Amino acid sequence: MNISRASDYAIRGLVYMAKKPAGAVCFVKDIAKNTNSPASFMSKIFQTLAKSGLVHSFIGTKGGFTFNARPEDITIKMVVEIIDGPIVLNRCVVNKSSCRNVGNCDVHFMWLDIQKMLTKALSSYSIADFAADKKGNMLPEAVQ
Amino acid sequence: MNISRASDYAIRGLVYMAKKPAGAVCFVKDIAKNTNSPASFMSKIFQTLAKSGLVHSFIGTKGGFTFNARPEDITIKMVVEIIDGPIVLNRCVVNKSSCRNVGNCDVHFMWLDIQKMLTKALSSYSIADFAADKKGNMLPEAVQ
DNA sequence: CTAATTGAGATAAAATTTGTCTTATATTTT
DNA sequence: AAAATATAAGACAAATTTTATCTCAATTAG
Repeated sequence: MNISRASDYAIRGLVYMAKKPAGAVCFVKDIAKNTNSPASFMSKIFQTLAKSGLVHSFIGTKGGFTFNARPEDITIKMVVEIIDGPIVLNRCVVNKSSCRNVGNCDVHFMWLDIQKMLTKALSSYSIADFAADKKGNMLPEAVQ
Repeated sequence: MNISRASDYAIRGLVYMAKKPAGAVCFVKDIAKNTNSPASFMSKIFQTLAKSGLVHSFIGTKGGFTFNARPEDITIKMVVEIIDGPIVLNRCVVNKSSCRNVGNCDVHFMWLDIQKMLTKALSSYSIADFAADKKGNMLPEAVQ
């Protein structure tokens, strides 16, 4: 009943990126250092984010990552589901055949309801919401 | 981002018990059979429930388990936390020292908020809610 | 005493999470 | 054009958690 380290790193990494000027190319090494996460792990996480289309990757010297979507359009739910997979509170919610209780037991509907509430909450936050102090970091020396 | 099989089994097991007449002694074997769960696993789960004080165990022939609390007082949150441990959506929510962002980043408060919402929802359902068809099963032959 | 049942805990398989290391690729510099 | 460099990509692996199983001890009813 928690998000993974990987999702947490992904969110923090994207927030770090969102604090940079729009279009800035970010290196995994920097992202990892500034989010206190293992660089090689963060590298893999950003590969997944790139595959999903959320960010764009550039290979080679001076390569790195840029946003492929606006931070305000990237919800926490999107990030968590890209990294951890679909949010499914209980097996029976997603797979009706695995829930013998559909139709004669309320457990199914409880999990469905709570899951809806949870995903709605996760959808109500965007990466941009946590980069609000962006202006404060936009001083030339902070932009680098 | 899900409950464990063990928590699901525990809830279904307790609901099964709640459909029996109050005070009935239930065998793990029956509980497991009627919830489609591995008996030995269910046995361990009920040991944990007994240790928590939610149910009472009787050893020996004709032993088994009875409720130690009213089904309407046993919330889903209680069961999940007994089996899976405390609900903590993200590491930084529980352990302030592991969250470098407390005070200067909203991620901490997002997880705190969503966690509150989730635990509140889980607390709003009780085992009794899912044993509502109890009366329908109270026919003498169903009571056994 | 015997059979039935739980308690406790050792053991283990499977899956998932968390991470590292090597390789491939593109870019810059020479 | 070649070499050096910085990076992504992906194979590999360690650690942890989940999901069990199995054995043996304890207890009690008949």
